[in-house]
Amino acid sequence: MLLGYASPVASDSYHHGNLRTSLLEAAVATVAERGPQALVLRDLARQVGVSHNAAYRHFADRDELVTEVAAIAMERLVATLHERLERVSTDDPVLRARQRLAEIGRGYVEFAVAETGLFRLAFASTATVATAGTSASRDPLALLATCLDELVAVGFLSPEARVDAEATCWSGVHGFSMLHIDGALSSADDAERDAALDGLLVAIDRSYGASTGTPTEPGDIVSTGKG
Amino acid sequence: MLLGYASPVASDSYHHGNLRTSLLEAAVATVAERGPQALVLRDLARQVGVSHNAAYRHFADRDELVTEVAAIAMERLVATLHERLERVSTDDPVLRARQRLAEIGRGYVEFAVAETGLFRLAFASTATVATAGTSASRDPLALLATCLDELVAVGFLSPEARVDAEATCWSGVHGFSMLHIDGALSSADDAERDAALDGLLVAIDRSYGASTGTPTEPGDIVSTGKG
DNA sequence: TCCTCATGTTGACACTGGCTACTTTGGAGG
DNA sequence: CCTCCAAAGTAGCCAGTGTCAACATGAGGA
Repeated sequence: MLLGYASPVASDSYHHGNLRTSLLEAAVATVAERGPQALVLRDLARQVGVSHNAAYRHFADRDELVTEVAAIAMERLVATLHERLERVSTDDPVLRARQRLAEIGRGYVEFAVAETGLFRLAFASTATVATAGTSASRDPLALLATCLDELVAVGFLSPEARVDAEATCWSGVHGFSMLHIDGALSSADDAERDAALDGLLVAIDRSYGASTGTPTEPGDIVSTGKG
Repeated sequence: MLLGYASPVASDSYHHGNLRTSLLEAAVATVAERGPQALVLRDLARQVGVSHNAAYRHFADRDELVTEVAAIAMERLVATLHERLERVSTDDPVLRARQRLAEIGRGYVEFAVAETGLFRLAFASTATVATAGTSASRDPLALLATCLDELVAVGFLSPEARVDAEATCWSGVHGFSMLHIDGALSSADDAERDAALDGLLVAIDRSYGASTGTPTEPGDIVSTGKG
């Protein structure tokens, strides 16, 4: 789907005609279902119905394929974040900025929970990803920065508190995601998780409001994009 | 060190006499240096100077050993947190409670950065750890809960905000740790990291103060246990 | 029509790493 | 002193997995 192709030529002839894309698709599916460590070249070949090591005509080695899959994973994360951002419909500029920050957080956690394998891969070795998908890998951070800038622009977040806000917000939702997919808090059901996430987002909102002395109410933020 | 043993008997005879403990020690060292995936039975045996598979006299399989190492890792984390908590010397009850929460956060990140491998293992598969080291694995959470209860008791944190506070605080420091050891934010040097961590802790402190309308200053928290 | 070469196939190699049999050693109890 | 058995050793199986080398195929251009 996200790879944007349509089975172009011969599909069962000697020459697959679309192997590279098919391999990536199978890889994405595998990672999504069984995690990054399940990414085995021979398995991919089997899934696509091709001999083992046919992949070597399209990827120098396993790493190259993994890197590309990681880039795709990052793209999907960014896409999820964008979708969430567009759900905010309020006109009030302050409320809008606050809700957009909350939505980006919900999108992040939503992706982590729904696409655990891809999420893990995307952050497994940023060294690798950063080398290849430089622009894509920084997009989540850029998106977050935009939201935070908006909060400053509307006077909700103070410039001093703005300084470390990226790290703070990102840490919050990233840690929340990891603890919920990796154990520790993974015993929570969906409702508990959503409630706890609201708690986190409200805490951040309250903190940033307090940085400029702006009073906040949980209801300002938790009623929006539910579901 | 933490294993609390002292090479008891013969050390180079046919019977090692201390293999189990030695293996665990080597395993901890290996994980600390090269990460959880470097935990290979044959390597451990080599390090200890014993034949491969001698380990099977003391551990049913690899998983059992890994689980025990994970438990040790968790113990060390808890020990680090305790050390940090005891650094707080203020008498003012409110300030004390606030600083204790901040210190527990610093301890968490300190451990993650200093003992990256052990930190990863401790949280790699809590399912495994939770089965064996039930009490130990919950200690970090219990410690955090105690600090938060103190904050409520002294009137700094509101009971409503207390509800999801464990998840919020833990998420913050856990995510901060992961992003710094795993890439994404790992390019930051020590000074940058410390500054960003202060930013996170101040944000949490400000949020919780705001929950009861208590004004806060960054200086209340950032001057304490530096280093 | 025929050649070429990108694309796939077959087969094997190297290596890792968990695990199993079976054997050997030597400390401790009788 | 002798015997037993926990503890360690030796040897090797086996499955998985990345990778290389040599060969096969067939679509498209000359």
